[in-house]
Amino acid sequence: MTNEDLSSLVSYATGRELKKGEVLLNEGEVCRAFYLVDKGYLRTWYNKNGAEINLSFTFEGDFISNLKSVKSKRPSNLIIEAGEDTSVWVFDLDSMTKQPNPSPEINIFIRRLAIRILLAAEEHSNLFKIYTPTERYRLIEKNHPLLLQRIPLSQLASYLGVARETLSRIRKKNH
Amino acid sequence: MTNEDLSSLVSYATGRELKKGEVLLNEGEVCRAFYLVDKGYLRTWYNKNGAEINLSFTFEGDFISNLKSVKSKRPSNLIIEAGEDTSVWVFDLDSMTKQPNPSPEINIFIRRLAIRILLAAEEHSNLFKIYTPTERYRLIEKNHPLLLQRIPLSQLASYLGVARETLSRIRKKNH
DNA sequence: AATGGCCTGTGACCAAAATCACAAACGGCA
DNA sequence: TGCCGTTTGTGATTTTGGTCACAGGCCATT
Repeated sequence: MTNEDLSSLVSYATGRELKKGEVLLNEGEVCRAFYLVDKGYLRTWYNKNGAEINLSFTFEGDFISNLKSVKSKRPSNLIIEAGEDTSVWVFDLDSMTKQPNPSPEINIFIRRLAIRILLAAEEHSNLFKIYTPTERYRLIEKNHPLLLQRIPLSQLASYLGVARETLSRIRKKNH
Repeated sequence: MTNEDLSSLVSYATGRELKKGEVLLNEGEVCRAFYLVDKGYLRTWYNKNGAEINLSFTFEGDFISNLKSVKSKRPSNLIIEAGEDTSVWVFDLDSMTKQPNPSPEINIFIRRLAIRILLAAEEHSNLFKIYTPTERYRLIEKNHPLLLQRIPLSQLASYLGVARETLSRIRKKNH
């Protein structure tokens, strides 16, 4: 990707600062953007009868979006919010795709982002199909230790698909 | 998409007939194509210590591929095979992307396919994070009844992440 | 109609995790 | 330092789903 392409991409981004707990994409809203985390982290979760189920955590240097909502132009059933005080770059998809002369690089950029976000989702989903809760915890410990350092146990629990108490017991056995 | 674009796409496709159980993409092979199902269905699974775990079923008019393998150019750990006698169109990605003047439409086509395949994977993965086995069955019943009609219970079980016996009992309760 | 192979149903039992209830630890802040 | 709210640990009990073993059904082939 050339410098001109890069700087034209940056021109579609606007910075935004969020306090811990502040919501970036709300349930019921149509998602129209990619978010690039600059500092802090974003938490993506689903509201199941009042209980929060965490689907992903996005740290510095990584992207997140709700592609399903973007693509279908339908309201999001996920919430994306700041897990700490967080600053993000918001890439507006409408202005990127609707501009008069979209460079092929922009299409390729979007394609790569989409694949990147979705492959991450797929990787996490395989955890559930292949491994038991204890095995899932061990894998996170090995491959994504950052999660264990920065995410409260109570939030990690739903991410791993277990009760808070079960995760506490798994962790205890580890020493 | 114009007619020329469409017919140029078709020119990258070759037809192939498969007997039930015949393998289209094998474990260890690098995936280089999209497959479009014309008749029958394809079953995508991976081998966990000798046990088959089904990840997706692809019916008439839908596409499947192993994008992770395509993108990384690394051997597939999934197997794609015919669940019935099946005929497919094979879209060769190398020849599509490496041709001298790739039209932007081809990039967009690939982008849409990729997103479509991955959104389906994501949807299925969310089933596991959010719902219990019984809820998963009910959702399949509601949103993808075709699966229940055409897929043997023993194969559906691993797709839903439960033991064969458990699925049999869930199904019984439903009446 | 009989055979054999495969697929599905079902009971008994077991193990793992959920749930409930409460105690302990921690962290900011007056 | 002491207080309060949040987060984590832990025991007792219940639920759920897995595992094992086997019976019955279905279907194709002879």
